[in-house]
Amino acid sequence: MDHVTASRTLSALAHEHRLAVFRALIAAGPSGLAAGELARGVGIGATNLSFHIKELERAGLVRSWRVGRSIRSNVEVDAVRRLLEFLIADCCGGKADLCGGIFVEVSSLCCGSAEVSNPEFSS
Amino acid sequence: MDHVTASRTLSALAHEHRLAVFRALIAAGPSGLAAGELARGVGIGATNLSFHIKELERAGLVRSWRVGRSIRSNVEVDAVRRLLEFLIADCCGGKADLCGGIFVEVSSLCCGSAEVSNPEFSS
DNA sequence: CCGATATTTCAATAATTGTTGCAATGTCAA
DNA sequence: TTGACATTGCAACAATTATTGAAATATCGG
Repeated sequence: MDHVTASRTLSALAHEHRLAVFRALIAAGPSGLAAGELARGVGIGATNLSFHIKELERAGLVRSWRVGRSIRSNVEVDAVRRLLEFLIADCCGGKADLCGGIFVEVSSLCCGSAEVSNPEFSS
Repeated sequence: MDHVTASRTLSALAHEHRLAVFRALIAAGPSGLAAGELARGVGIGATNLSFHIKELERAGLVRSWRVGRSIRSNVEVDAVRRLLEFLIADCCGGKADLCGGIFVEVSSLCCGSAEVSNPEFSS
């Protein structure tokens, strides 16, 4: 990840509503949440949520797909892993005597990015 | 960490120059870097750098102290750890069958926050 | 104390970002 | 096909954030 991408990705997260959306989606796991559920959960209007979801997608942090009348969204776990790796790269110049060990075990970050087909919503 | 603090902390990082400063400081480790070195490294003016360092301090990500004529700055490693923990809290609702394991081993993040007394610069 | 070096403060200006309501689009069930 | 529901696009407006130069503050060596 280059520094321009990283700062755009951080900008996407650096907003109270988008952060709330992101965390709700992280907690929801691969099956994600519908836009309506998110809007209600975060407490903002549908228009506003739509704008913020777009921002998260533009940053590559979130992916959306249609399920019936709803659009569900999901966290792109790989993008999060890359971001965290970039943030703390070369920590302490990589010197083992300053860094007590590998600081972040990001390779096994959260659950995989597996798609979930939810029969309850399938069209 | 609460969500307001987290989004402020992310805002501090979500800027190309501040991110460059942060990463340079992460790589520099506990002894940090002087403002002048940072300004030259990042390629911005002293005034501008001063502003951005203040932002990073305000967010609790960076700490500064005077050494002779210079002001050196350092990353507050604990703040970074808390931020990363907050970001991916409750991943997949904590369900082990979705999350392949503990996703981020943040407790041993980077080097400690040990102060470094550099005799070369001591007053 | 004086001149040189390092950094910060202030004030003005420029640029970006967030919010809202309304109309438009797409999907479903009857 | 129609009416209801879910989401998005647009446009206007409000608010925040970034950059710059010049002057001020603090430290050091002589």
